[in-house]
Amino acid sequence: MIEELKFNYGYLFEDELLDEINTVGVYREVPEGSKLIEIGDYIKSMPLLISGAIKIMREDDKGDELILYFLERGDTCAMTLACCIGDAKSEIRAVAETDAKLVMIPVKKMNEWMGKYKSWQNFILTSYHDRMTELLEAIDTIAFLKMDQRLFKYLRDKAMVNHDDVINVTHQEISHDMHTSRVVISRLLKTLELEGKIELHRNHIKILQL
Amino acid sequence: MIEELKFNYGYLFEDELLDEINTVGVYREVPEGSKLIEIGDYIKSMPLLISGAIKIMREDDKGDELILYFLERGDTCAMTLACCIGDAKSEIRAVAETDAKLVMIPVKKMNEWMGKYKSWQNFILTSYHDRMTELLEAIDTIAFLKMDQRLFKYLRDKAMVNHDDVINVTHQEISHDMHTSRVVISRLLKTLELEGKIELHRNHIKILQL
DNA sequence: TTTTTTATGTAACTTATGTTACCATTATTT
DNA sequence: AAATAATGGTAACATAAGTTACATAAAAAA
Repeated sequence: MIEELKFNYGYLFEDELLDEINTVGVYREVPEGSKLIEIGDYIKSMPLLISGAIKIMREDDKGDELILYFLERGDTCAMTLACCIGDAKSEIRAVAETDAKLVMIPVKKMNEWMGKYKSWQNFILTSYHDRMTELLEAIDTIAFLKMDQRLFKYLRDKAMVNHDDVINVTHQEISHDMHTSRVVISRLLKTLELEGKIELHRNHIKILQL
Repeated sequence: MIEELKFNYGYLFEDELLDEINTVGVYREVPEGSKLIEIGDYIKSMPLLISGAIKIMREDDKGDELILYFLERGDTCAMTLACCIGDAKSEIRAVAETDAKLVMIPVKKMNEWMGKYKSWQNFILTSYHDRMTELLEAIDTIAFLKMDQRLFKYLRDKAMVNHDDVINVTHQEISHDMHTSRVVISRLLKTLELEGKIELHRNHIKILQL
């Protein structure tokens, strides 16, 4: 594990901290689609993402869902941090967007390192900042963009984290992520296709303008 | 200042830290409506709210605005934290919702205390968590609620932070905060009045169901 | 192969929200 | 007092998005 850790976090953490992570961290590989965190879960460890991407979703009491953002290599889940510290329940759901590798850090160590390693403290605070920025971007998207623009942004973001201009997804799945209906998505996708921005196929979409 | 500090933060911080805050913090009183932080500002100090309320707004490149949440006594602005640490520009605007008293902490001390006082470290992390939760609530509001429900929530929240069931605001101001048009707000307000939830008057609205 | 399920396309309609226009009332300025 | 600006009410219409219904095609299952 130490090699992959160094590759992804070496520029952030000193060797001593990397060693500690290597010792206490639990390495995990998860397949695409697996649920990492569910709303209401108590979080006992914090994930560091080594490879792959994670989709972060919000859900209200009525079961309405909405994608917030994607996490990528080198990211961590700030909500998890918050939950660890506050001993609170998760407010979000985390699903593996692709096959992913991660290292789970126990809460206990997380707190210990806050005092011990300046670089860790910095990492945690920076993570908070990054996730906060992403939440604000999510707000911009739903508050200021029309559905067709949101849709195109969704497709591009998805292509980005998958490192592929062809995304494997059905209209139904998109509508679920974007909290709207399948018919609306089909309609808008068709318009985007006519505008020459995408190519529609069964079960996959090719993004032409990245 | 030390008395007000103790009253609001005494349960959080040890005496030694309170003394430090009292020494290096700059006490400020700001009138209702004054702008504390503008989008794009570099932040050099962090505000601790002693009394009053602060309205946090988001704005996109086209000048579209949207209220995110209110801060109250005992709160601090997590975006500020993030900006201080990352040396980044503010992503939000902060406007005094009421007359307010605050203590400004220089960035330098903020960082120093992170290592020195466990209670401060905890406060910062908890603040992040709280603000994150509020951002998520803001997302729920705009993503999952219809305009009439959003409006009523806005009115109630506003009544809450002002500690008054009569709020002094014009339809135009509401539409601005909620990123919609005045006509839409007038229409929905009239409906809420017919439903017996509010009472409309020129320049103020009385909330009947708090 | 035949049947069933899943994915997509599209029309027709409803509803929520946004826009324009105009009027009446109240407050402010001249 | 007269003129002007700010505020709020409301009609009429435009548009975006949500809903229902149904058809077709591809994939999966029987």
